[in-house]
Formats: sequence, C-alpha cells, structure tokens
Amino acid sequence: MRSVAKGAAGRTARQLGVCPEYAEPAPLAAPRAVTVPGTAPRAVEPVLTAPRAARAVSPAKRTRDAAGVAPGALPLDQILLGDSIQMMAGLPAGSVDLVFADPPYNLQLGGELKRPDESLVDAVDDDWDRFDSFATYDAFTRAWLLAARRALKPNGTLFVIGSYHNIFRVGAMMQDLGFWILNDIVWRKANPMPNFRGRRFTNAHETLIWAARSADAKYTFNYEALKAGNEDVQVRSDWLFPLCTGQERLKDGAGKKLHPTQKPEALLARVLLSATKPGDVVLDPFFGSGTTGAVARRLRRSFIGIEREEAYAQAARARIDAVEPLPEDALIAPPSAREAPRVAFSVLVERGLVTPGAELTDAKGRFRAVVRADGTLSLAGGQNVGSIHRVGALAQGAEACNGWTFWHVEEQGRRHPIDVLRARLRAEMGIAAE
Amino acid sequence: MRSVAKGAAGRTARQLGVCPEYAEPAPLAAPRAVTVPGTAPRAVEPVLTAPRAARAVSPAKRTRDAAGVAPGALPLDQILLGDSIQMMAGLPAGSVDLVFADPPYNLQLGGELKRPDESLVDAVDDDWDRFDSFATYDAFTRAWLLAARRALKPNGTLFVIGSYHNIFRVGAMMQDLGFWILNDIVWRKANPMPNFRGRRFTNAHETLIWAARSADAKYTFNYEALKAGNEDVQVRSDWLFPLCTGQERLKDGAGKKLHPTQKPEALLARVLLSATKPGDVVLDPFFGSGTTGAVARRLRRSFIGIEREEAYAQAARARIDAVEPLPEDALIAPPSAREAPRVAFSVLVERGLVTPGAELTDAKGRFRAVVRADGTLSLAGGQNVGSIHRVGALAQGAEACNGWTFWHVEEQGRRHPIDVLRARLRAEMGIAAE
DNA sequence: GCTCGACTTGAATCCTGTG
DNA sequence: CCACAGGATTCAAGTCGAG
Repeated sequence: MRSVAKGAAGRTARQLGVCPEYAEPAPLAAPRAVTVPGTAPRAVEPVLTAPRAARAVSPAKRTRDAAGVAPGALPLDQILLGDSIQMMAGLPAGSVDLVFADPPYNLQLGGELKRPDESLVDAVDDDWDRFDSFATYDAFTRAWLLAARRALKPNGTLFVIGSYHNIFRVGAMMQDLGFWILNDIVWRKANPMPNFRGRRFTNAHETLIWAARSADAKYTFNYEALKAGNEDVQVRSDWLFPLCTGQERLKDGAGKKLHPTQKPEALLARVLLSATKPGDVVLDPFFGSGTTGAVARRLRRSFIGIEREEAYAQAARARIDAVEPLPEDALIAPPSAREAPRVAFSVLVERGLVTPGAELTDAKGRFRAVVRADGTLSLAGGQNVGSIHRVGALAQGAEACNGWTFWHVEEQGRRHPIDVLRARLRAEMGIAAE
Repeated sequence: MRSVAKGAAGRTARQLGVCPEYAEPAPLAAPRAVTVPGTAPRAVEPVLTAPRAARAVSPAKRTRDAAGVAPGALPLDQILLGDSIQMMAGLPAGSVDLVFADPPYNLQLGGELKRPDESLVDAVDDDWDRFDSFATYDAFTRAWLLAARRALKPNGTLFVIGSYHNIFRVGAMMQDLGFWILNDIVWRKANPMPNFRGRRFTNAHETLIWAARSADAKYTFNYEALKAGNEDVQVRSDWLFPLCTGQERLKDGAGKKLHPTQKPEALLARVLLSATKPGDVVLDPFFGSGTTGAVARRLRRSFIGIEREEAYAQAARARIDAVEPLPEDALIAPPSAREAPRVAFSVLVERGLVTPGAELTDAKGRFRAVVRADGTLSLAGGQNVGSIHRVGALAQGAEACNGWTFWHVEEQGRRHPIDVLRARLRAEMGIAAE
C-alpha cells in the first residue's frame, strides 16, 4: 500500500495560498470569496498523491507545463488534499469531462456534524437559525458549483447526489448558474434503514441530478450500450442498488466503518458508464473514501479527487491502488449507429453494391423506385427524383423518412433494407466505428 | 350530473376584485401582487360550485359567518373558480388539514417532438405553464406557498408534486418559508413515455415533497394502517403507480383527454390515506380535473378545490358528483397492530382488483371480513382491524396465518383465494414492481 | 366469449453537420 | 447567425376490431 505523498510535496515551502501552478485566474469562479464555516482556510497545502512511483509528479516539476490547458497539466489519478473550492480553482479551466459530487448536506459548523434533523432548537431562534444555515449552505453550494463549472469542459456534465435535506437547494442553484438539467435520477435503496420512530415513510432513496454545462452542450450519453445491457430497453430514471455494505465497505482499524456515507461502486459504475468514455477525466471534489476513483480506475477512466480529511485520502489511495483495471476489450463500446461514419448512398452505387437501374421497394412492396447513377432515386410512375430519404418521404406522403430502413432491395428472392448493404460496405472498408 | 353553480353565484354582481367574504386581509400573503403570465388576472369571479343542492351555499349568505375560523365558514366540497393565490387568501387562516398542490411545472419545451413513427407527441403547451424566467416562477411559487401556509392548520401538512423542471425550486422555497420537509417521495411510473431520441434516461418518475408547516408540528401520519396494508412492512418513499389512462382518464366531447396532466386516483388515495383522517379538509389550489376531490369524496374527506379554467371545474364537478363514498366502516382508523408475513395487499386495493368494502371469507365461509381502503381488513362482528394475515389469525384464534391463502373472494359465484388476485396483478404488471 | 395483433398514447426541457 | 438535409429514434398499457 502506498501512502499519501505528503512529504514529497514540500509541506513547509508554501504555507498558505494556492500552489503556484494552480494560481491561474479563474474567470467563472465566484467573484468574491465565500467564507463557509468548516471549509474556511486551514493551512491548505495542495498535496498531490501519486498512485504509483512511476506516475508520481511533484508540484515543483509540474510548474513547468502549467501555462496551458494541456491534459498533461492535470493531476490525473491523484488525490488533492485540501479544500474543494480552492483546489478546483487551481485546476485548468475546461479540463474535465465529468464532475461527480457528493457534497455534505450537513453544515459543518465548528467542525461538528450538525444534521438538519437534529436542529430542533428553540422555536424562537428557529427562523433565524434556519435563515443563517440555508444562506450559509447556499453560499457554499454556489461556490463549489461555480468552481466545478469552471473546471468542466464545455461539453462536460455534472452529477450531484443528495437527499431531501440539500438536493432542492443544490438543484435550484444549478439552474440559477446556467446548468441544464438532463435528468433527475433516483437511487432506490434495496436495503434502506427503516424509520425507527414510525413517523415518516421509510427514506428509501437518494436523488442524483445530471446536468450539462449549458442547454446546447453536446454531452456524452452512451445510450446504446446502456440499453443493450438492460434487456434492450432504455434505462429509466429510477435505479435500484443495495447500500454499500459487507466487504465493499471500508473499515478503520477498529473494524468500524471508515466513512459515514460511502457510496456503492455499482452506483458510480452506472454513472461513469453512462456519461463518460474510457480515458475521460472525472473530477470528484468530495472524494471521501474514493469510490469514484476506484470505479474510474477499474473502468479505465482518469480521476481527480479532492478531499480535506487526510485519513480518508490515505484510505482512498490504498483502496484505488488495489484496483485492477478491467481488460480494455471489456470496455469497448458496442457499435453505435449514431457514431458510425457516414456513408452516402452514392458510394454504394459507386462501389457496385447497388447497380444503377436497380429497383427498390418498401418492405411490403407497395412503393417502387429506381436507382440512378448519381445515387439519387426516381419514384416509379412519377417525376420525383431525390435522395433516398426525400423520395421515401414523398412516396408515403410523410414529412420525413429514413431511406436506409425504408427502401429494400431484393437479393436471392429475399428482401433486405438497403441498410444491410451499407453495413456490408462499412465492414469491407474496415470502418467499424471510427 | 350537476353543473358548476355559476349562475347561482351571481356572475354579474361583482365584475373584478375578490368576493367580499374572501376580502379579509391575508397577513402572510405576498406583500405585493405577483404578475404571472397565464395567471394574470382575468375577470376573476370566485364562483362557488355546489356538490348538491342541499350543500350549495351562496357567497352572499356566507358573508355572515366569515369572520372566524369556524369550519362552517369553509366552502367545503366545493370548487372555487378563480386564481389560486387570491382564492386561498380568501379562506380562513389555519383552516385546512392538508394541502395537495400540483402546480404548473414550467416545462420550458422547445419545438415539437415526434415519435420514431413520425407521430406527434401531444405536449403540454398551455398558457398556464409558461413563465418568463425562473425569477417569475419563483415569485409565483412563493406567493402560492405563502397562501397555502396561511390556510393550513398549525399541524397540517403539504404535498407538492413536480418534476425536475420545477421541484428543486419549489423545495428550496418551501424550506425558505419555514416548511419542514418530512419526506421526498418518488412516484415511479409503471408506464412512462419513453425518451424517443435516446438522448437521456427515460424520465420515469415524478417527485412529491411532503412537509409540515413547522418542525415541531404534530402532523397526521397513519403509520400503522399503512404498514398493515403493506405486508406489515413500512411504506417506502418510492411508490409505483401506472399513469392515469384508459377509463379513468377524463375525455372531452371529441374523445380527447380533457386535461393534459390528470393524476391517477391511486396516487391521491395513498396521499390522503397517509396524512389525513376521515372528515379532514383537503385543499387543492390547482384542482384541474378534480382527482383530489374525487378521491377525497370516496375516502370521506372534505375538499376545497381552486381552478381557473371553467371547463376543468365543470368536468371535475360532474366527476366528483358521480363518486360513491366508501362505507364508513371501511375507513375507521385501525388500532395499533403489528407483525405478520409478506407482499402488498394494499396494492390490490389501490389497483382495483379488490374493492374497499368487499367481503372476504375463508374457504368454507365460516369467517368474514371487510376490505378497507388502506388495504387492511376488519373482522366481521368485531373491532379487530389489521393486515390480511393478522386478521386471518385472529379469526381462527391462531398465532399466525397466511392471509393470501386463507382469505377468499367470490367472483361469479366461485370462491378464490386472494392469492389468485395477486397472481393476476403480478401477471398484469409483468412483476415490474421488483 | 375468447385470443391476437394493430393502433394509440402518455407533464418531454429528445440531433447534427454542412454550407 | 440561419437554413437545410441526412438520418436516427420508443415502452408499457390501453382500446378496438378481426377472426
């Protein structure tokens, strides 16, 4: 097991402030510092931890290539020890593909965990306390969301998980900051803790919000792979997973659970398989026990973790180092029709897979069209000439039509969609999927 | 069928403004008028609609006892035609036990959406769901929440349903206004609309927030009854129900759906059975097609509905008048009961495979019990109420009993174990319930 | 009266590259 | 910036008519 590379980072060299190569301006960050109890500056030392000796890069050496946004500047597969907001501000802007955030829903006031449920204080003070708490929590939320937004690539997406104590505030703030919600997702706990007092419904789920950086972002969503792994039906917004228990749950020396809210790896796996590609960079600003890192490594994604508590970071480091990445061929995406290179129908004609003058029909043989040498079709019994799609639409009187699946060709007495010919050509050309 | 009592209310007598007895100051209401597109003042006439002639109370007569908070001042089992916020401000403060609110979701839809077969999706494009900005929506939300808060009894609770488009804003605003969230609840849709373009997860759920007026409220939660109707297991925060379709869905004259977002009665039944007692007053400020009213009447709760669209109010009135309240003895709150085996009899009731009030017998017809709306049984000739298993055991004087095989229902002169109904439901649902 | 299959429909923030 | 065109994309319930 490897320890967090604290000493190597040169602890005494810079006492406060941000590590030099992280000191670049953060244009989209909060305009003024937001002071949050519990996240207020301790002596923040951005200590880079290395997954293995060969990858260990000391901060001093890395200052050399800190100017640009080059991927090399990223502390990949490392755990940054320090405050989430400050550490994110030190990352190059627009550099990560996905942020997964499991923020605290408790307001860490004075280092003491204070649950909303326990804040049953004097009714007279209640209103003020509530206002103060919510305002503080909102400021904290705004600050880390802005820092995450800055770190994200334009087409990157963000997952946040929370419960009813905080998720509404987080979701509203996300909308206010311009994030574009793609889904809210429900993690249904197969084995939730019962409600002991019998005063409420069993709190049996948590909520994830998945959002793009903006409404027009071209985000990653591995739709076809997810569907294929789900009995060929779309994956829904409600996911069923057990809690993290048993062997998977990290324990401390005394056999007690190391972290109070360790998430199950299955949940993170679904997240990463949904919204990232192998090699993508995943940032987790509230790294905790490092589930995100462990799953990222297993699925051959890169990660950047940020964690304030050294004990958690140490345990996460050891945990991740023990993970064996899956074989690469276990992670190859199944061919996606959407991402396949385009092949024009004219190419099929040029390459001889369809002969000019050949007759195409629809599946039932009701409509007929003739293939022309330039790759257009002419509808039988009319003057209409155009693309396979246009002519298919015209034939049916429809507004649109996918000519590849509409038009069929007859081979050896059997009728195939011309999409079959296209697939054949793609195979010949060895262009499986770019 | 009875029509909305528009004429009786004296339409021409007051052209604009608020009905006199509703003009009392609303101390907690929004300090200034909130102008919302689509909810902007039309000629608002608070027309009281009466469920039956004997109950019809004209506004003019009711001014006499409008000063206090006496229950008699409430327009019980009526539909108020007008703006939600204004109408709520006219109700006596601290007068209702439960608010169920299904506010506009602010969907922000863009262009039209087509299914893969080129058919057009019938989107929610109504005026009432259009807001200029989040700020406008927030102001609207704040105003109606404050009005609802004012109308609630100190120990009353509030349910709000929404989607990711609006629920985070609503939830945060609720917290800001002092509501105390008890649960967030997920309505898992058994048959959601798919994501046709394969760009997101199937949006397969909606969220309800259940909140008390304050953290120290002594709210109603029928824990024992819910548990007894749920195989003696606590009801979780994720509920599975189908969409409102088929016969239950109200149609207009042309056979098209009357209301774009009619909620299933099963969902409302669970809400009312969870958080109200028979005779309680339920306020629904966005009444729509009147599902809340129909279920309230069936379960012998009183309702107050507020609806701006006269066509909806008319249809709701007729719908509710056609509802036959359940026998009172099917609704008495059961004594505390605990312990017994598995699976959910209440689902059979909610889904209509067993009718509340129906009589169950054992195989030989020696013992009889009556089905209650919450999925519990009451033993004939006794005070014993509990789960199918518990009551079956009590009937025989046995320690335990499998209610599924013990209790029988008569269909077409033949007696089946209720397990047959469960099997039928499972077949219908494809065991999608997990 | 039954089964089978075709058809309809539901609170939806639902495409992308080229010119 | 817009316009245009290629072409990729759906699940569970319900109704209804045919046989």
